Amino acid sequence: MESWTAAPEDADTQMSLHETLVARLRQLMIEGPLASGQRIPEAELCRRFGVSRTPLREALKVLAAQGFVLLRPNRGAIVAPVDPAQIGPIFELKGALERLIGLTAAERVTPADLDALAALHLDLDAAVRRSAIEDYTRLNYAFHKALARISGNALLCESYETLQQKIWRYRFLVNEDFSRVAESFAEHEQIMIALRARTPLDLAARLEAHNQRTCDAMIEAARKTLADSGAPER
Amino acid sequence: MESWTAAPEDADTQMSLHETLVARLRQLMIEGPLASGQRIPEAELCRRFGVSRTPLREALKVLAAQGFVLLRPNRGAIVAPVDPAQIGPIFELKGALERLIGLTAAERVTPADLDALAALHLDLDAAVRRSAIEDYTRLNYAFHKALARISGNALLCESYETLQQKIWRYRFLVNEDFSRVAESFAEHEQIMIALRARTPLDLAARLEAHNQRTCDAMIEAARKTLADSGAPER
DNA sequence: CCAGAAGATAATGAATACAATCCATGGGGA
DNA sequence: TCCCCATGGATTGTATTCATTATCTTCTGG
Repeated sequence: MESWTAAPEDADTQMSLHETLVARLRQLMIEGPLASGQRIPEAELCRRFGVSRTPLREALKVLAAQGFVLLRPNRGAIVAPVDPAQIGPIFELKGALERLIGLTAAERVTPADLDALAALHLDLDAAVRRSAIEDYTRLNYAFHKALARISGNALLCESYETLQQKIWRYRFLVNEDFSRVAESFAEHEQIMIALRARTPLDLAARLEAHNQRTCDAMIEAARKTLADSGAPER
Repeated sequence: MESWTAAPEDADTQMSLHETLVARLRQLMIEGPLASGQRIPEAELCRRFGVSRTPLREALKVLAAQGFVLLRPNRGAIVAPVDPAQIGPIFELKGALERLIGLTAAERVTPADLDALAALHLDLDAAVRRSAIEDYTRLNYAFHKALARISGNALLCESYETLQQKIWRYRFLVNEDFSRVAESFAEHEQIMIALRARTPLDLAARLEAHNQRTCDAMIEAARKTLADSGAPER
């Protein structure tokens, strides 16, 4: 709970105040403490972070531009509601990016990249064997982020990361889905093979399929979750 | 003309000051008055727009998040420099989106959509016959934007529009390229055919090819322009 | 004459103050 | 009793003020 006031890891670089606020607020929304649809009173956040309203509002504007908060004129900001109906469109777009990542990464990957990814892949394997879902999710995120980097397209990386962060907010819906983890790792094996073989079309297809299956699993999990609790959070 | 900056249907609604500033500043940077790399002194913009620094700074933060301006801590903001080396990556990403737009639009297009696009297509034809490059460019923008809408994926539309705006800042490099306009329109003919036929793969391929050719033309034009003027603007 | 440093000046970063808007509560009238 | 409207509190939007940083000028020493 005190993680509110503690900055994660930006001690060294001189970030302007509003920038750190952007990071911390986004973290709170992604990690959960700021629930979907919840109102965000400026005054309270100012007290929490010990800053004035000016940098806080600047941070909120940035987060609104990134789609994490909703600014309603004269009516304050709310955490952008997570709408299960948006899972499909988000993954649809991500699929297009995954394909491009596959096409380009297969051609531009270096041995060093392969080593780094292989290390992550091993960590993923260990997480699967330990049934450490939380670790797996985190490592999976890092794996795909690293893969995006290999594409060599900074803009693509940035867009991809933004999408991943959007999706991350829905992950609580599939937290308990153990079976998907094993399946997911099996797909990762194939992805690594395609990457080592440097076969663009194959890698792209596998990434797209991986994305599609993850999407299906998440939609199914959302359906179940929402079916259980008649009325979700308000 | 004003269809760029804001959704068409919220023209009258009360926009907060910072929101209008975002739109107007982006307009200035896209249209040209604010040149690439140029410093943006807050004071001057405040005088220009007749507002105080607070909403102006909020607008700059948003534009920085969108990649239109570069905020250097304690050193002011500059218009994000247009780097010819970025043309490739931008179009590469746009190609992925074009493909997705093609795949989905072909399946989800309605007769009404077709009528609206056909009207734009006719306008494009007229612009070609009049050799009205400026009109063609603008209509072309509207055409692809409308096509993106047909995909039914709001997130895709948004990402696509942001990319288009980034690219728009490079258009001065190809303003004088008449031949490409005729070629471009011919490609649009094929795009309309594929859309009417509702053939996803064909439409996607044609949109990707269209995108690739536009990219090549722009890179070539940039090469020429930069070769002519030894040292670009600073 | 040039290089480096110290101070002046102007710009940005942040905080506070003021104005406008919204929401809730309560009173008056039908 | 119920509905409408007015008024008060609270919250957001904007302007102004203070603090900090960078840049430019100028002066001094080599």
